Amino acid sequence: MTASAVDRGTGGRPGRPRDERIDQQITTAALQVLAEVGFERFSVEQVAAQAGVAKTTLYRRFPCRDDLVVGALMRMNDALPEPPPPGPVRDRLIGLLAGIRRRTASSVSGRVFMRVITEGHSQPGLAAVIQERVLEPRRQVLRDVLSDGVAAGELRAGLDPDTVIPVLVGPMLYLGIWDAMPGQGAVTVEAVVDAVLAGLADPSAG
Amino acid sequence: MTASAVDRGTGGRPGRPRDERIDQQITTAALQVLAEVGFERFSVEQVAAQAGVAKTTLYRRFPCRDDLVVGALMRMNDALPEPPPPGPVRDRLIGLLAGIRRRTASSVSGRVFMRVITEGHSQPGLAAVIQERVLEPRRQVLRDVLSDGVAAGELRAGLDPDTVIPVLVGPMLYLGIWDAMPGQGAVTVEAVVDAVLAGLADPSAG
DNA sequence: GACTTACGCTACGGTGCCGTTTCGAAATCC
DNA sequence: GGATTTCGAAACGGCACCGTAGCGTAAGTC
Repeated sequence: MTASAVDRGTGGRPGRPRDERIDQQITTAALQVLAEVGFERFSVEQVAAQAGVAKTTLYRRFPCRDDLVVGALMRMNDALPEPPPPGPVRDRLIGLLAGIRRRTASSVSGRVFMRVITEGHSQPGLAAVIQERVLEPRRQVLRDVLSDGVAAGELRAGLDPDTVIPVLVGPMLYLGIWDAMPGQGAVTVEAVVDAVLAGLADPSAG
Repeated sequence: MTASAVDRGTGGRPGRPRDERIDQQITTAALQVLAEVGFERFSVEQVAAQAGVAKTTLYRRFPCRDDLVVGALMRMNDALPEPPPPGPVRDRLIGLLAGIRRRTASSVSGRVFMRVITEGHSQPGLAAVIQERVLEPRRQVLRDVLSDGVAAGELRAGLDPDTVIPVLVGPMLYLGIWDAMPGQGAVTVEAVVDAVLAGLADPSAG
């Protein structure tokens, strides 16, 4: 684990100490820029301008552009997943997926995530950071809801979470994509959850 | 509908006629570059180099960078969806979705599509082109398979295609995302289709 | 106070790209 | 053959960006 930012501790060093608020201004601005313009057009100068900070100050913490990107992603912990309150599995799933759907399109971390999906192939390390710090916590919450549902007898006993998670989260991504595009009448999260719960097969058939 | 390329017909004009093979070389190279580096880093010079064409020749057909992008997308019709052969709905869905899953990751148009999703928000017109020329034909094939399944009594009578399509295609996008990222054991298309057909709810529950 | 470091400002060399221009050679119609 | 257009090659001005350096000032430690 290489530290992205240049650590300088606070161990009684001589000289003027670094302003910690500036650290936060930089990473916050970097995430905003990342969400706005994406990886490729991400520029150090734009981050510095948006943070109201001189480029020199920025380069003292992050030696190069990529380190700034990684450092910003490492601090992307603002949107922690909220566990849904107890209740019927249907309600819990709708609440959880609606949150995912909403955040994917509107929140900074959601848009950054979408950027990483398609633009982050060149540097796989960034995708790994996103996966660890953003995706895995949410997957765990969903897994808990599913196992609770199985324990309550509301869901099939043999459910495989690794299969169910794509079935539930995938449609949210799909719908999120069309939000930004014209046309395509809105499909509600409720309709998706009900369709997945009930299944497509005709129950009266073989 | 404004023509992206500068039309110049073939109506007995004086002078040397344009080489039509060069038109194709340019658009092919443009799509490759689009798939490789994405929208933002898409550069006219790289397209010219990859096509083996002088920049002058390129600018004679497409007056500016954006026109070149649109013109390339307009000619993106190489990967037409193949309708699955008759058979059980399960097999037809698996064949269709497996094709989507494979092409999304490997084909040029699939990767271009993923680029448009996240980077194309700035120019909504590009997303519209993709939607019309790539997505809608595939949606129609899927709709046909679903209605055939309903007619054959294999699927529920009241299925709403607008709800079912996200439920089926969404997981393919989700799985395609993780292909490019490390870890995450493979989930098969068959498992997803079976899960969606059967539904998550415990059939013995109220 | 002496020293060290942080910060803002400005400027620089280098690079890559856009869109244009110029030049010479080739292809086609009259 | 003459006019016209196309193509390749090369170069240009302009712009945005990267990463670095110099300078003056602020904020700490000894």
